[in-house]
Amino acid sequence: MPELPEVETVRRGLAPAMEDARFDEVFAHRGDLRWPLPEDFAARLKGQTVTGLGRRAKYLLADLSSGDVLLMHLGMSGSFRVLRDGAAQTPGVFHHRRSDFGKHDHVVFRMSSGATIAFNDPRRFGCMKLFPRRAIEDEPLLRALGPEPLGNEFDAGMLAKACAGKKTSVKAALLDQRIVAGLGNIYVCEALNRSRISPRRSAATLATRSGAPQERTGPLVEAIKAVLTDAIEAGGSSLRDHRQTDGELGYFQHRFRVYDREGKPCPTRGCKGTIRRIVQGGRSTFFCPVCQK
DNA sequence: CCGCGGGCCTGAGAGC
DNA sequence: TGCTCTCAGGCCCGCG
Repeated sequence: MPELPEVETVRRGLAPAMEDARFDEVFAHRGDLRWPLPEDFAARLKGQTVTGLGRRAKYLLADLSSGDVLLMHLGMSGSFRVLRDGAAQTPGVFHHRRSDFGKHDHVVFRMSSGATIAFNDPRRFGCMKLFPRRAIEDEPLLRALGPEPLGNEFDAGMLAKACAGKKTSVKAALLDQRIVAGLGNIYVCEALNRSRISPRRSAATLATRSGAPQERTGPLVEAIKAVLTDAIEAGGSSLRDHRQTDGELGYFQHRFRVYDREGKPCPTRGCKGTIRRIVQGGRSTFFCPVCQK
């Protein structure tokens, strides 16, 4: 499910419930996520205060008073729900009953802020991990990530350099988290349509300049930043699983130009093309063969 | 080193 | 009220 805008939406929803709050109770109903939760997962969290909740690419990172970092990833189908006091149980003393939660609520935090936070993930491609803050540079899940697409480091020159000599398609290059970290299938398709670049073009041809330097990576970078910013503002895209932490749907799916719109007209001004679906690297790509070159 | 396909899981929806 | 097949927002790993 979640690409950068959805994860950022989740972060913003979790922050008021988690930041400066303590883990009073931690329930690991199922530990067999993408990687098994450590045996001492609950013990290492309990009593710790969250000093900050950040995001790196599609990872949520909670800094703890113990010096540990709690890393959380939503995989394809993960979501977090924040329940305020009394929403799921008798007000006052908290009695944790498994029946208060759904089948796929694998991890539940009871915070000193009065919030109960449930991590739900039907497919269990998500994960949680604890490691010491001082070892963050060595964390294998984070080590190879490219720049944040909304950061200053991600610009036309940087992208051109990263694409130079790449034999793969632009589509695959943008999905490669080592080149830029946070895009997924939806927003790559959307950004390519916005910048009128064909997903089938080889990445190397983006770097090759026929005129001004970064003639193509410039508009592409701008399109990526714009679509991510717009999607965050809309609370992300709700297709199947994504919800904001209060249960509300995101609504960026209503503004898709190409994603899951095969056969519909291309929205590019003056373009009479029809959106096509092709498969690249085993995944659907939606684009307009008329205006995307 | 690089690029590709398989695999990890469950559930929704289409088609029969 | 079924059953079977395809597909899904991610990403690690092993292969050639």
